[in-house]
Amino acid sequence: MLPTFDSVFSIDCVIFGFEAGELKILLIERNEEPFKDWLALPGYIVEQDESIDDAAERILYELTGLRDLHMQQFHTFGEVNRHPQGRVITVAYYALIRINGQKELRPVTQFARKAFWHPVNELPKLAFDHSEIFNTGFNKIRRRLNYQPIAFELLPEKFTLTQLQSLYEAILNMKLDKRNFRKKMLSYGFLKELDEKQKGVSYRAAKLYKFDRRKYAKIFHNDMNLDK
Amino acid sequence: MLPTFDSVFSIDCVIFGFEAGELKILLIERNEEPFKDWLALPGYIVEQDESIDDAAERILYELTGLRDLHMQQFHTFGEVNRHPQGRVITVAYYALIRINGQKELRPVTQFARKAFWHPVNELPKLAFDHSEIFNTGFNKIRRRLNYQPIAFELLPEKFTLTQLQSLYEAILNMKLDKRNFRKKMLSYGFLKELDEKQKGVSYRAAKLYKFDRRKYAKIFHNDMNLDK
DNA sequence: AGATAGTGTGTGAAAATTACACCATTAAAT
DNA sequence: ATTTAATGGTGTAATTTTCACACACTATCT
Repeated sequence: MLPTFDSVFSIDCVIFGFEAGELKILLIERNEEPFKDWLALPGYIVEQDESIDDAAERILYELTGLRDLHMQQFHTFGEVNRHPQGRVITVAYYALIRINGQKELRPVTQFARKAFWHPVNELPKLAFDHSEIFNTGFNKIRRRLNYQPIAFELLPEKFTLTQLQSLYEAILNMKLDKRNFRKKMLSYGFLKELDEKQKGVSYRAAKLYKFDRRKYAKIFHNDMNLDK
Repeated sequence: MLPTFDSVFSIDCVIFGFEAGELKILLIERNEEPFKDWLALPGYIVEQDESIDDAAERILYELTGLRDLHMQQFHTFGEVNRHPQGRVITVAYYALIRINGQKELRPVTQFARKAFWHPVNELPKLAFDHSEIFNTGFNKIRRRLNYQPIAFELLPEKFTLTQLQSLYEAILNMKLDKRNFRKKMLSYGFLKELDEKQKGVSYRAAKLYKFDRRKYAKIFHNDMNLDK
């Protein structure tokens, strides 16, 4: 039979959102020791009878009220002393989501006092090794931006090219040339130009586009998940 | 306090080597149930007081006698029923090594009957979900080949450009153009041409080259480990 | 009518990628 | 000494991709 240890698995989630031209992540305020009152990534312990992928979804839901994100594992942290109370190995996941003013963030367990969006710049110190986890995750999506349809999960269904560009700039942390960016994006052929325009802006309204997931998959003929 | 579960962590290793123009991986023959007598990736259980990175090194050593490889985590497998006797979550690592006829592979535990190199083509069915683990790892290094100095860990210290090319071809599973390949490799500037030539071949001896790790790091100005 | 703020567009230079074929050198066999 | 077998080593032109760069247009607000 298998030996038994007092080892614990957990999941930690780095959830990216994009709002007001800024890239943000989801943090919770902890309501339990250790690190009570600290800010942390949403994370909790994996149950016996659920896969880690399932656990990631459940835990995120319980801590933030968010459901049905497409979560992707990116690294496992297994230093001996990363948790002050015992051995905890954690599998880190990221997900990307459109921040939607409507959707309220409300933890369904007492473990988190609240959940909220925080800009990725000027992040405060986080509980445990969560700052390191965040950095690792941020590097990961930065790299994947080039070969995974990451950006479109962060934008509303209909978006302008300028919004898309400013998202790229936020993730890559660099300015891009407008003409070259548009040329390249459009040349891929997976953006569908709509007959609609932006509304409610006090300047010339921009055309709206949609991401065509099927064309993307055909073009890159991967299953959009090739990197596992 | 932390809850206690009968959960077990393990490590599984996909160790690549290159010999006689063929890419190979290291397998063991299991000497214990479950899957007794099956072929499997080297893998075993993580102890309480060691980090997963340390565990990976230790376990590989115990099962194969190999030491001091540079092991890199690539994915964690956490399906509920991946192990028939209980819940086992496994963190998979890969490493690359020069196969060296001299170095004998000898397990230092009874758990593995023997360890040996097997070509990555025509792999037999492996124990547990190890076939899936292998595939995931192979895809990973295939992708990383372009931005990590993976190839040079598989070759002897001094190598010819033809050897380097045939390694690329083995990993990418495609033919490459000789002139373009050489031009490109040399243009990077991290290959150092030696004054030596190949010996003992019955045809024109090729120049030998060395990989210059420092120049590589300077050129790509990453710490060679950016992908974590 | 003018100010404001962001939209939308093209061209040329430079760099990188691709396709492609033949002679040179060596050791072994005759 | 000659031949053979096997691999080493090299250049050029066409194409594609990347990069740098600036101005006129449109809608709204005052």
